[in-house]
Amino acid sequence: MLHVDLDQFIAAVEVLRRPELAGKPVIVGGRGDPTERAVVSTASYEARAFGVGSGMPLRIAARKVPDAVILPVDREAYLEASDTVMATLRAQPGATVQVLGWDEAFMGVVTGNPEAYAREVQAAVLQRTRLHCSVGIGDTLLRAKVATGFGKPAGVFRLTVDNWLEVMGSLPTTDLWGVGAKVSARLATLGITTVAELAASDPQYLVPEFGPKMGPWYAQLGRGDGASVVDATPWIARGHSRETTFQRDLTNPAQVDAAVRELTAAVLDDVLAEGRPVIGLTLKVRYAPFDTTTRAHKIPQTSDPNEVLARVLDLAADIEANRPIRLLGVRAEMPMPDDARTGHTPTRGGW
DNA sequence: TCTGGGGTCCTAGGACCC
DNA sequence: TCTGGGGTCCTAGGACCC
Repeated sequence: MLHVDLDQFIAAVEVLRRPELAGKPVIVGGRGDPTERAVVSTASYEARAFGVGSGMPLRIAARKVPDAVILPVDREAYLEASDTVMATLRAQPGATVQVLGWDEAFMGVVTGNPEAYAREVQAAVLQRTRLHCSVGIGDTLLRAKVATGFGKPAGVFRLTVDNWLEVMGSLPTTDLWGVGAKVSARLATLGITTVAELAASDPQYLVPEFGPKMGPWYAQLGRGDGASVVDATPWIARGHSRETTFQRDLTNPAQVDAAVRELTAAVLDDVLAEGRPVIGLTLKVRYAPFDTTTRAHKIPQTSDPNEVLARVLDLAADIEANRPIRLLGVRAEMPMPDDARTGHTPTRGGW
């Protein structure tokens, strides 16, 4: 299978409609105002050369690159570009397409020459959208996904059981999809720092530290093994949420109440637009500077907005009035059909 | 230096039941 | 007096991804 990933997608879309930005350090994040609380969504390669990356506070990014062009996030524009890209992928001969996000997808395809097929995909996407992408080829979803990173920018790379350890073996475990800083640190306490060491580890050895599912799962990641079926059935959301970081911390209970109502209304819009009821609610509160709590409860299935609001306000009654609040979030859970495909990012369980 | 917003899934522990 | 063993459901919190 193939994994297709657009290069610096958001920045590239911005450059397309503003050609004079080509070759310049472009940073997209928040409302485009580096004095606000916001983070970088995407930086162009020119900006990345200064050490700017996704998730970095916009304020810091602006300091690192004084000449940067900083733009606001324009979701509609990226979604439109994304739709065109995905339609192009689906139009490729014999392709099954599983979308993973705005800018990436798996493609299941039977071909005797995957590199040639990959080049055709790249040409089609470029011709249709003027966007460049990289393509990974693999014998599992994980290997294809990881391979893409070696193809960037605008290249093709193949990773299979035959060259996995040769290519990945000496790299740190964080280079695996699904292993982050926390897990790699815990692996290190077990004497495992490289992909090769993880691949060679006994799955049962990892169980005491990570549990019966995640332990063997990490060992499998190290080997590059896993599912190899691209699933094109439509993804169904398990829930919807809204959260807001306030530019100035809230200290007034009336402000908090208003914000909770607004977030709930927005979440309900998303849920009801799908014609589905609510079965659970979660309220998230981040007290300044960074102390986050969540409160959750199941509720009897309902589609009544007033009922949902009343339940959220129940949860909100626990908010501590004497502490400044930096963030509020509301999440609604929806019932799932038994055969639904979930796992927007299939890093857990699903494959 | 100061940390968005939208998601998914796993685990631990408590409550409750037989 | 001491307190099994299995199961399910729920909440809170954590980790990771784009």
